[in-house]
Amino acid sequence: MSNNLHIKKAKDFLKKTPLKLTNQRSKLIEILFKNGNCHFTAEEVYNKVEENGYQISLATIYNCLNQFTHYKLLKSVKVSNDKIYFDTNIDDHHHFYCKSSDKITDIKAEEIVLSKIPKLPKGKKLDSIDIVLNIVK
Amino acid sequence: MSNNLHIKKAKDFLKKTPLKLTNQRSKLIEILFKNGNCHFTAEEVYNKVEENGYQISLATIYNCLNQFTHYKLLKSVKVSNDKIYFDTNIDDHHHFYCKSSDKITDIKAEEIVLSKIPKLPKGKKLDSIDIVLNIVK
DNA sequence: TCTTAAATTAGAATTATTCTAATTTAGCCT
DNA sequence: AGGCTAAATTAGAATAATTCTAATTTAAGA
Repeated sequence: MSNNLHIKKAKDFLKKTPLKLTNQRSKLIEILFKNGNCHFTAEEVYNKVEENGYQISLATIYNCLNQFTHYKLLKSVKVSNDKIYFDTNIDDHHHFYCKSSDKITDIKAEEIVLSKIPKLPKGKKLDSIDIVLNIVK
Repeated sequence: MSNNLHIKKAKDFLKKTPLKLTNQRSKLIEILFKNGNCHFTAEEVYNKVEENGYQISLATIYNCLNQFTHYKLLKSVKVSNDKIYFDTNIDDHHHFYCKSSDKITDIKAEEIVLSKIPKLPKGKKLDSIDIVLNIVK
């Protein structure tokens, strides 16, 4: 599996952060980046871990997903009320969210053009812009 | 308090839904709409309820906020933290979210112009667009 | 006024996530 | 290569936000 380019890239990325490349993190990266861009909840990652016969505790999964997000190997996406999704696509992009199916899909950055944005409150700077197009059947 | 126009409007709005205008809902509307547009978590509403010497259970507050949202008397706002905010401004608009202070502020609809959006997945229709400008100190 | 479906409630349950404190390990330093 | 140490992992408890349950109360239409 680790001949997969996304996985290789993610592991190389991790080596440039202060995080140690532990066995668990290595396995998590393989699961997360196996199929290109994807959106996962912590629980879904945990299930995949079990499916693969690995043993990684849920606490570690949360820790790692949060650290990966902090070091920008993942993005976190909030669309529905209850859970956080982690997104393996870290390019600037946006999302469709279909409430009917509870599914997220990527929208490439260039497919949305913001031709006007408001001036920011004084003393604040822009960190990022999240755009969600809520769709229904 | 119920001479306040926002409150009056909200109560009239509620009367057009199948929801009964109970004492608790009436008090909640007074609290929510007293100061014009505002963003509340359920817990914050609960605190205001207590401050005012009313007795409304947290379960009722959650029920009502969710029903109000369902009937579009409120909007729910998702930003990248763990709670749900309820927004008394139901006009089309967007939000600043400041992670440093965990505060939400409104952006009027006309202050953001989307000059291009992607074509929707087939069979789906657009429900709404959420835009959050994440700002930091 | 009576009736009844809807609303309210306290408290338990659930869900998502984080914390704690004991154990293990990656990877730098000889 | 082997030892050292801070970082990582873990099970399980704790927390936080929210929903559920089932008994009681109430709004408002007939």
